[in-house]
Amino acid sequence: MDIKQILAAAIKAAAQKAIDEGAVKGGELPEVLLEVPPQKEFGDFATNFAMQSARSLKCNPRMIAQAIVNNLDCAYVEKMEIAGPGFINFYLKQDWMYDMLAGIIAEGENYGNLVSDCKEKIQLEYVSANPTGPLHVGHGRGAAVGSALANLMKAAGMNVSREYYINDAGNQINNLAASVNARYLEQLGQTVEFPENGYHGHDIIETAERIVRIYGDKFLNMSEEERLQEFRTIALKEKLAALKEDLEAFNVTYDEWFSEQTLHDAKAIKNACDLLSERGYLYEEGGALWLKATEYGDDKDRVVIRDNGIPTYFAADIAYHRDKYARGFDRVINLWGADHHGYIARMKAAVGALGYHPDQLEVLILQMVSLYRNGELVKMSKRTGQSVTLNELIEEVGTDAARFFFVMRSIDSQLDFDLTLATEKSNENPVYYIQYAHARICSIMRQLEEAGIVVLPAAEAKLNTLTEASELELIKKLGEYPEMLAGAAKERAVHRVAHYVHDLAGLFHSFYNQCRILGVDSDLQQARIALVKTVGHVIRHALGILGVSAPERM
RNA sequence: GGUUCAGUAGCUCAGUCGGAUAGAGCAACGGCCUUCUAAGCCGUGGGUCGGGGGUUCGAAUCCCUCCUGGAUCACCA
Repeated sequence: MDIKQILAAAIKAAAQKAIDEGAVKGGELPEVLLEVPPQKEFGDFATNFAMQSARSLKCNPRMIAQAIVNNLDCAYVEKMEIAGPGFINFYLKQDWMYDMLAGIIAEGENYGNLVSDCKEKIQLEYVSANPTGPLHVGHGRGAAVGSALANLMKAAGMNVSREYYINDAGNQINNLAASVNARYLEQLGQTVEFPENGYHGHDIIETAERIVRIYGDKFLNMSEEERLQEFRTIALKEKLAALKEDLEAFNVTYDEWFSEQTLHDAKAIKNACDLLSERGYLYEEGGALWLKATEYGDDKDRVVIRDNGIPTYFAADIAYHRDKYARGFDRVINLWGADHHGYIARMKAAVGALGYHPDQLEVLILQMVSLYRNGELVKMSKRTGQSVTLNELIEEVGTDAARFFFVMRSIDSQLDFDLTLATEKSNENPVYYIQYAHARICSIMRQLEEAGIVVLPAAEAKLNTLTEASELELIKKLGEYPEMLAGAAKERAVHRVAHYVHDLAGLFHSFYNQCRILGVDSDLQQARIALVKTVGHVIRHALGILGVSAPERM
């Protein structure tokens, strides 16, 4: 029972009636779009339907608008006006807001959990950082956005599974083992040359220290090959555990941790290549096997098996994506950093060559994060180990603030994260503004209880006692929540949730300063309690999607 | 050079399907605590929507072109 649907149906019926009665010529009718006008003098809702249908009806927009106004029948409409080139402005009886709020209250804690007509089984993959070192700030943005997007799409009623792809095979793991090996030998007093592509991070030294502490010089007498194999296993296990721990501390969880190594073990890469070959998308040149990626619009063809017989990372990724679809996902969404954007075309080509539709792969590109400290750019580099880790960020600004900052902007925008500002001025952080609104609501509820005021069931509240402008604004904003969620989920735009809940908190603070709850007439008091409890629920729900806590006191 | 993201108030950014007078936070300035948390509220100022063309009843939004900044163009992962 959505007011926009009711109005839209009435408009369409009025237009049809006008056509049937010959007031305007017939033709295809466009979809009715209703919006909240920029100014309240233009009514509660407005539509450009008359302008949109002018072409197909071959008629002056204002004439169509007039015909609709003449024929429209809707109990909520108090009056209508035709404005400008053909807008129809609707002024509604105030009842519509009370009915809407009553509907929201009736949904209770379920408000904001939508039913979607999207039946797709969707997989969302995010972060998937190499298990070779700690997560840094850039991963943090991916983690916050990815997990929030999964929450958002679930709230919108979509079937989403969250996945982390563990790159536990390939050169970078050899480098990890070699790096640990070098640090291990250093610990035991040997002078060694650090591997060229090794990881210089302090975490590698710590890993080596732990190995010495637990195993002593046990690995010293082995062949280098054996020792590297041992360190490979130990380091991988440790790095993976650390990754999971860091992500959990950041409110990021997964349904599936998928190991690349299992693809190698199961010969999945060879099988995928065989399939591509059967389908005629592979050819040999210069001793290597190439995928005809250009047939699906990529700039050039891509190597899948090197001339030395070792598959490329891309080959493993092809097998991985084949596995995703084999597991029954209709749509696969990958959240990648901007540095991977050049990889999209070849991955889509691979999906096509495997026999799926390239559109079944949706790649979201997340722009880079630049970190500033004391006004200076902090360079992030795994090689030198100078990066600021996600853990350090959480320690400095907290999970709530960090997540909110990451999520409040469009993924298309680069993010300048000023650590100094975030720590020094954390009180001015927008996340506190929202959390404060929630804490205030909880505080009111506590004081009502202390004062011995019985809170009646919200369904019994006389909502039409809510007549202050700030109350009506709040009700309208609450009503927009489901539509906002559905739109944000469809567009994969988590930042809209952040903006919405910030706006809602602002309207609440304004209300709070204008309207009291303690010490007012009982009917009004109960109605305001019902309103405020609903606001609290929506703030909690929206912050939950963003992975930000909603404290009961601050 | 190709691909791609961005360019909107002093700063950081929203702006949904092309709609009416362009939005918020921060910063600046002026008010509001004896009443539910002042981490708050109310008010004021601030704009060549990067430039130029085009499409149309109407463009920050769509098309073309140019300028500026970031990312990326491997038999690395």
